[in-house]
Amino acid sequence: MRRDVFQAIADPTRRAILVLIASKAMTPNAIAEHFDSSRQAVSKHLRILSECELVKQEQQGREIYYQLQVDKMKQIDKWLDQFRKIWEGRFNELDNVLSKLKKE
Amino acid sequence: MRRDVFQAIADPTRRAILVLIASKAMTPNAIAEHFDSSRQAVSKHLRILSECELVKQEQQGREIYYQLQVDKMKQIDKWLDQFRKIWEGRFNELDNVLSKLKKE
DNA sequence: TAATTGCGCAACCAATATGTTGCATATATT
DNA sequence: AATATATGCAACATATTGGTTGCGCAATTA
Repeated sequence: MRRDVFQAIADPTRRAILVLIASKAMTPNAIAEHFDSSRQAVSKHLRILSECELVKQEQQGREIYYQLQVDKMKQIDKWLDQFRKIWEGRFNELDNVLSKLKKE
Repeated sequence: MRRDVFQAIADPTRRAILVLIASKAMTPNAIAEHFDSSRQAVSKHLRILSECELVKQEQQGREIYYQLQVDKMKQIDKWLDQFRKIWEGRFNELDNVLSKLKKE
């Protein structure tokens, strides 16, 4: 299974989950209440988010709280950086970033 | 077919194409040479990128040059912004962004 | 201790994605 | 005009996805 951050945020439900738990940690049941999907479907999404370290779990009794783990999000930010330089018109820096591709 | 920017950048080949044509416009054949995939496979990726306006085409004789269209990339950047505020520790601004979710 | 609750996991299913092959069309070359 | 080249498009095969149902386990409650 493909499991990287880009693939993780491709799904709209997963993006919504990330936004939802950004403010506070939530259990799968609580999260599922915000969507049309079943708990199991949400649980699957959480597993994927967990596997690419966008969320972390914390067991509390029989409940498991899922919490946003923001750090891996920087990976997307970093990838975006090269394009950000284009739309900001900072072409000099772009040249550095893409220097490997400039051999023609 | 699902066609939004997030889904477009989920595929590693498509991300590579975007980086590749960032420095200069290229034809499908030229792009395909950089990958293991066939020209047709690349062509399909280009169509998807085209449909979410991440690339634009320019016909030149019988060749079609594909060029990066960076603007839609800002959509990702904007989505990322709410999380950027978290990792930058700017929680006040986060509160504004996520204010709808703070009713509990 | 028995029933209930919260959860993950495996099996299965339908829809979708990605890739291939073959073909049609338009332009360029001979 | 005939051939070669660049490309898109449709049909098809296979893998992956997102979802469901059913089960088992651990913790809570009665």
